[in-house]
Amino acid sequence: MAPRNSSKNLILDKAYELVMVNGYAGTSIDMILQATGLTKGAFFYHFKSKTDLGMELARRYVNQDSSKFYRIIQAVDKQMEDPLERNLVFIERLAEWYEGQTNMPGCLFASFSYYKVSDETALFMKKAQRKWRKFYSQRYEEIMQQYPPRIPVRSEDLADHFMGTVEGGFVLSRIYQQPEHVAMQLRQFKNYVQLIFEPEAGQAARG
Amino acid sequence: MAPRNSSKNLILDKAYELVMVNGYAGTSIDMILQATGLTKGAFFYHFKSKTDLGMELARRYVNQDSSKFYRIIQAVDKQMEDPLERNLVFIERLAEWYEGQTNMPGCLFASFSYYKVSDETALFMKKAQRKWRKFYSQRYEEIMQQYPPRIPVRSEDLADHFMGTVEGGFVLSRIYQQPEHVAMQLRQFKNYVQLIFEPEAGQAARG
DNA sequence: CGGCCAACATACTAACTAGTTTGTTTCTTT
DNA sequence: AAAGAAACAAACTAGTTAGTATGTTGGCCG
Repeated sequence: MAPRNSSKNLILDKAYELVMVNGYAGTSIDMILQATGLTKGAFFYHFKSKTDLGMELARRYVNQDSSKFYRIIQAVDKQMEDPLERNLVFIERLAEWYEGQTNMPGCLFASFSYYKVSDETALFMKKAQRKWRKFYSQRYEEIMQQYPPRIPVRSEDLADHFMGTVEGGFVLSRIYQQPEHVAMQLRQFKNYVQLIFEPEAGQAARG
Repeated sequence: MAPRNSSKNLILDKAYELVMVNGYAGTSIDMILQATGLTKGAFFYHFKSKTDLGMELARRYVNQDSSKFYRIIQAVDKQMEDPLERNLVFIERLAEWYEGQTNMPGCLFASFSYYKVSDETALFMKKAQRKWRKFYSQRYEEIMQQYPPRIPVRSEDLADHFMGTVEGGFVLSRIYQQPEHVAMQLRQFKNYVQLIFEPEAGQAARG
């Protein structure tokens, strides 16, 4: 791994920012170099091609993005034991985190999914997504063992629906040009989880 | 409006297909011309610029895409009266429609949202999205008047969450490279609507 | 039948694209 | 101190990009 704030990481940082605004195809190498103050020689010393940059962006995104989510999860896990409460608080904390963000939210994978990336990158993304699904579905398995769901649901579908909700929130935020939609979408999903698992959910309103 | 199967519509058709695969920036005019068999003269006779093409693609997408959704809604509305049943069957029909599709699903607006489109196109998309939200939220207003929701929800948020779920389904489908995820996501949202509004929802499992 | 215009085709241009080649600096290692 | 390699800079290239300028065709209309 290159040392922190090396030229390579600088390129990756700026490239990521630019890609999140202009898309991968809409971001030229020259644009990245102008943003970093480097030249062609530096870029092609660290990356053998632009496709290679795309691949490394995806790789880094998995690490940094996962770590962000995991940090919230670990912080919540320390504070409470109950798997359902853990999940609900995690969703809430995540929503609050996105509310605190100023710049337009988005997902590199989603951006890449609307562009024809290399087969290698596409496969990498698919596998990473499957890994995330596995992680979250295990958490919902735990919940289901302790709390009988009101309706028949599969843990994998809940995991996918969680990630899909976040992705949908990103897209809505970008179309509406209002970042707060991610948090809104997350709270709808939180409602869904509560209605499925919480024993007392929605009982007050029904008298 | 240009007559059906005119050169202009042919360009729009092929351009749409290409953009859904390669993205807007990843789709050159030459690629479109090769797909249509036309030449530069034809393209710039009908479109004053590539940006203009983007704008017209967005315009046409609103019409064709809305009409697809509206057709399903109207068909369902003819068959039943109850607003909740209408909504649930609509979601199911939509899921079934996406299940019948072979090519990778996606949304032009989502694709554009991950690219820096012109201010005009961005504004147009925002307004169109707001219009859709208004339409769906009115439908949920109707439901709420007849069926007291189990939890406090706003009709606008439900409308957004519906569209967000579809958008999320598109992204997941593209990352997993499996079109069926759109239908899966839609059925999760259907569950959510049922749990909120259906009086008998989730009662069987609880005994 | 002559003119006119919509609907293209052909050939061009200037700028930009990813990528290469070669040269330079600085550090390390022996 | 010599040698090499890591980390770049500068200049170049071949292909592609959006866009233009000009030429051609067929059909309609008075």
